[in-house]
Amino acid sequence: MATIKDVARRAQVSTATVSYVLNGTGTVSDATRARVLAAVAELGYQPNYSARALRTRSHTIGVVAPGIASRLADPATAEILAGLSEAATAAGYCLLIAAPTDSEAEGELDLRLARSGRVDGLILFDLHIDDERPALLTNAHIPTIAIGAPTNGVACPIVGFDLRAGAEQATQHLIRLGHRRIALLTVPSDLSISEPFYAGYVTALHAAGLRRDATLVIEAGTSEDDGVAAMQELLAARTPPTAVLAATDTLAFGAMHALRDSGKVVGQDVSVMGCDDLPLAAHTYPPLTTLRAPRRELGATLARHLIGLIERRTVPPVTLLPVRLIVRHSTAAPRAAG
Amino acid sequence: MATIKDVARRAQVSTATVSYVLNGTGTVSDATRARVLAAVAELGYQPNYSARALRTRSHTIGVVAPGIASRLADPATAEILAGLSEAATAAGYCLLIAAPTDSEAEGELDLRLARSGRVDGLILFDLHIDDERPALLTNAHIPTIAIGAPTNGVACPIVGFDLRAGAEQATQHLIRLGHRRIALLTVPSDLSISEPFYAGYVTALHAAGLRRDATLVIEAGTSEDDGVAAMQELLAARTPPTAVLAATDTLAFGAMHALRDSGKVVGQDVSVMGCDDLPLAAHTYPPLTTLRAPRRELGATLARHLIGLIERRTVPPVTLLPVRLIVRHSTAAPRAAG
DNA sequence: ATATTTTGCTTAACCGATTAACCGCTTAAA
DNA sequence: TTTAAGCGGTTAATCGGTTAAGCAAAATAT
Repeated sequence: MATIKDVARRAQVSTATVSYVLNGTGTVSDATRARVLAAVAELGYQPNYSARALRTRSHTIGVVAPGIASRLADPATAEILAGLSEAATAAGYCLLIAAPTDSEAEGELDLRLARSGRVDGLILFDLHIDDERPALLTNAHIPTIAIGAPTNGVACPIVGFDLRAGAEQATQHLIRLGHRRIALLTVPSDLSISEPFYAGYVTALHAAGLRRDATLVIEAGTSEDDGVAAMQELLAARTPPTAVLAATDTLAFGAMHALRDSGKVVGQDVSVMGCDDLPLAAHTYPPLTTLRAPRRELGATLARHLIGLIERRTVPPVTLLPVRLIVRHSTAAPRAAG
Repeated sequence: MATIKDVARRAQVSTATVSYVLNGTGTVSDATRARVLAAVAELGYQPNYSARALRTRSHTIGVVAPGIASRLADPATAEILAGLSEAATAAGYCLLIAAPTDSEAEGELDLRLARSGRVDGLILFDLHIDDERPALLTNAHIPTIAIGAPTNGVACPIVGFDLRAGAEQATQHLIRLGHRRIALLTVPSDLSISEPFYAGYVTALHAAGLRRDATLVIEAGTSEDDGVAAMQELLAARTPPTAVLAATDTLAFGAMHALRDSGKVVGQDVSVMGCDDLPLAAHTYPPLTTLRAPRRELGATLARHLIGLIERRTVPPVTLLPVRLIVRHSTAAPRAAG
């Protein structure tokens, strides 16, 4: 493989001049520049990445995600990665994916990748309440952006979806259809996105003069089975809800399953809403009314902000992307409208 | 950030000794080793990645996938990546994701990443018939593994699913249920996986003494809409099929949609099968009978083989992972049996 | 007792780029 | 006319590791 020395020799200049030409720095005459570029083309020269990174930066963005714990295998994550990868590449950065192992937890891996200079900054998925990673990394002066909701005093900038407004809009949609007993299926309360979703739900209820019924709010998990269990719990109550708002599409799929298994018709008997608009949401039976979260755009925004941080520009501490109501056929007026 | 020099100074040895201790090479006394390790711990020393990579290898595996063209956003891809990432990390490698742009096509980007030493080897997705990438990269002595089916004379090792056997098994399943008019929805014929799937279908038909009816074989695209269109075409025929085997779950979803839209009941009126077993396949209505492709395992195998190639071990030219029939409720005996 | 090998470590070259410092020459300013 | 500034390059230090070569002391073989 040709090195910068080979190019310099062929163009009859020093390696410094070659470097200046290739980086557009320094002052080089047109004639010399042409000779250098010709030599580069003739040799098919490609600057060595490691050598360059050793003196400058790695131009790499890190994502640490557990493969097994299904984070990486999640279709929603995939779309975020797609947006991230495109925006990063456009800015001259690449995306590095690493999986934590038994011997090296997520935070440690984050730290190692950054401190070894393998990445210039990190994107944090699955931000928890009291997550130690933002402070850990920010204290070590490692550029970091987290995906999630702004919980009190997170030590790094955050980009996420405006789930509060989204949940409010979704709840309003159900209220306008005539629903009064609207259940909420939330994700575990230690995930940062749990709180704003709940807040939006409550806001919409109050705005419509409805009171929150604690028995209608269920803290489910994140899997479809969790959605099934939560729905079964709701159905077992004396007065089951006429509508269910789930904090994720996956939970909504579970709820739909449970309803179908108990002989109810989703939409006609009980309305179900989700949040995410996964590709499959349009293809369930019936197609799911949900909130569309712009995941590609989230990825692109994450990339822009993180690169901004890396290149020492200021970035907003909190950026919330709007979600949009997508009405399909899993919601309808309650059967015995009353 | 502490460097190897700082560690050497603190442990009162040369940098070479520190390097030997950290890499387990050379001969170092226990006492010295202990001093070095203590210094490493006290300083929180982390070897610089770029410096190490400059002398050795990048220990990085590259994946070039277009974000927009949805490859990266595909849930099936996500699972392959998860397996890839885990196996790579376990072997001390990381995964680098880059997106081609308007100005740099996939093959060029592959080449640049490898020739600049940013990656040690590459995984090729979406292998086409007459794909130029395997030869391009292999001729440049770049370790490369492709995902797909073994087409004649591919220049690099291949790992994929045994779709031929899978399609045969799927077709047999439909035949055993009593179907005689079985349609096939294939992916575009320039994708390497198209041919073996077709071959398996034909083999099963012949083994059962059935003749292939060309009007029942439709070359669809890859999207769900393509599946819808293909199914509509089949339904418009004089004698529509009683069963449809789609080469991917996504096409099968489209077929199910088209059937529902035309008033048919999937399973009872027309059986539908897919291939992939996407997470959502279990959650459609009715749940889809399909072939389970072990995508995580594919990812892990890809990683192992590529790392083998990088570390100059021999790897098998073709590795096909078996797929497994998953019977759910989208297939049943034909209505008017016989 | 001497020769040979092994052990444990150091020295220094090297990987391939970037970049500060410098230098001779030309041109503009004082 | 003298001085300063600008141009177009070169030289060499540097980034932070790895590793071949070498060397003194200790262990083993003859």
